[in-house]
Amino acid sequence: MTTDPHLLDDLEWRGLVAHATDRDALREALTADSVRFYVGFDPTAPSLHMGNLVQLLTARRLQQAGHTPYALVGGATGMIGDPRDSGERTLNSRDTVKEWVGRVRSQIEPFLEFDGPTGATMVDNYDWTASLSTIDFLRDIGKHFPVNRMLARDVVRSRLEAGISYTEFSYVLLQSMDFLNLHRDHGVTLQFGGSDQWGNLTGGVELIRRAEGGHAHAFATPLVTKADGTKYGKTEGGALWLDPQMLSPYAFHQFWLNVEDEKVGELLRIFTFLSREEIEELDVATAEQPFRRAAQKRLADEVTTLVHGAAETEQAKAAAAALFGGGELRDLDPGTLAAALREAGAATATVGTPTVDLLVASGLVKSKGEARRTITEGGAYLNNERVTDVDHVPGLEDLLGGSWLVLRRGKKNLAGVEVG
RNA sequence: GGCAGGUUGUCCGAGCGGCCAAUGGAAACGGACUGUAAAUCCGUCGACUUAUGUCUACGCAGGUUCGAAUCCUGCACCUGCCA
Repeated sequence: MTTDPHLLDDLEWRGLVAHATDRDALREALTADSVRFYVGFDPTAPSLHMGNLVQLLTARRLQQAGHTPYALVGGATGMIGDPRDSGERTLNSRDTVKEWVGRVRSQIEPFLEFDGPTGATMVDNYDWTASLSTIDFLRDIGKHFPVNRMLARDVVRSRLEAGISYTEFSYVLLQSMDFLNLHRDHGVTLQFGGSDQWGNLTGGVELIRRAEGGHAHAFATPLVTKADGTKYGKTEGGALWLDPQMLSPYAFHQFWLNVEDEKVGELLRIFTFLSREEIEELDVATAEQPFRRAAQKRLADEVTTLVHGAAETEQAKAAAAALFGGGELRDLDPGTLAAALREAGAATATVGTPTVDLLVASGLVKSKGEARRTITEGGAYLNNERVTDVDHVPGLEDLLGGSWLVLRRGKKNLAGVEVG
């Protein structure tokens, strides 16, 4: 088996290595032989999101470089939940976790190759924790974890004032045990994860050393943030989900298209498989002709294709071109328009419904009051024309292609309404 | 276990019997300017209605009062000090 000797250099160039255990040892391990590595995904939601995508793509990079992936879904850890600064989590029911495990699993699969000499293996930590007795757990695992060290961890320390349950406090033991088990049973010697997982990653490395004198590696990918340091997805209506039911490919594509100039280079490195040369050319393009947004366009196309496929990407682009194209909406082919609006999100209504209610029905605003306010502020558009009258009611002559209305709030929020 | 303080809108944080849907900041949203960017400036920012109206909200449940986020009682949770 040949492994790519430049893997770590490439990962570092892409900014994917925020922390790592002994880099020289890691480099040596990755060049010497095909390494079995693992990355875990906890089912804390019905879909994976942008943060998980970093891990999925990183796993793919490693596999392409000749290493063997173990993708872990946290059927057990998902029942517990890792501690976070915002406070104690609400436990999800067994059934919920079970369902989410299935969803997460099928979202992971397309990103890895399951056949061949470095074929991936899917594992679920519920398999080795479900039957574990408390006494065994405390003797075999717990004994290796000094509480004073656990208390020193940032997440734990930040929670000491507000309170943290024993359950969440113990999370690190479970994840560390996963690494130990995969190390013992499958010869896995590397784990990576998001930088918020750093404590859990090193916990596993240390457990392997303490429990059996083994040597393992770990590295953490950076937390992807906006230019101002805040989290992505935290804003407009939720996370950047990978599930097309939860976030349309159109909206997904739009997200990447709207990325700030400052960030686009960084995101191209993390989220695409473009070569160093291609990315550096795009960096130059952004610096010299920012208004063309060549980098953003390429980023949106690449990432949407990775997640949703080429066909969906084309549809998203066609929809955006139709709606943002600047051309007359009336000149559009009705079929194209209808497809674009369905892609952007469409509601149905009956003839004679006031614009205010249409805005609410389309989901562009949350209440009638807000709809009126938006109109008063000059932020509401019907078929690309500003609506100024709060009592406006669209007539038959406003229908495009016989049954469609294009509503817009502000510059970028579009929705279609099919009138019937 | 005892004593003291706290719990306000998405978040932080004022208010301490009527003038409070509740000061201020942040976030968010809209407009101007742009490149479907950032920054900046202006505006909006509980719901229903569009009237000088109604309802819901200041930890939870009661009470005092013409009237309470503001006072009283009980409960829950949090913080600090003492055991």
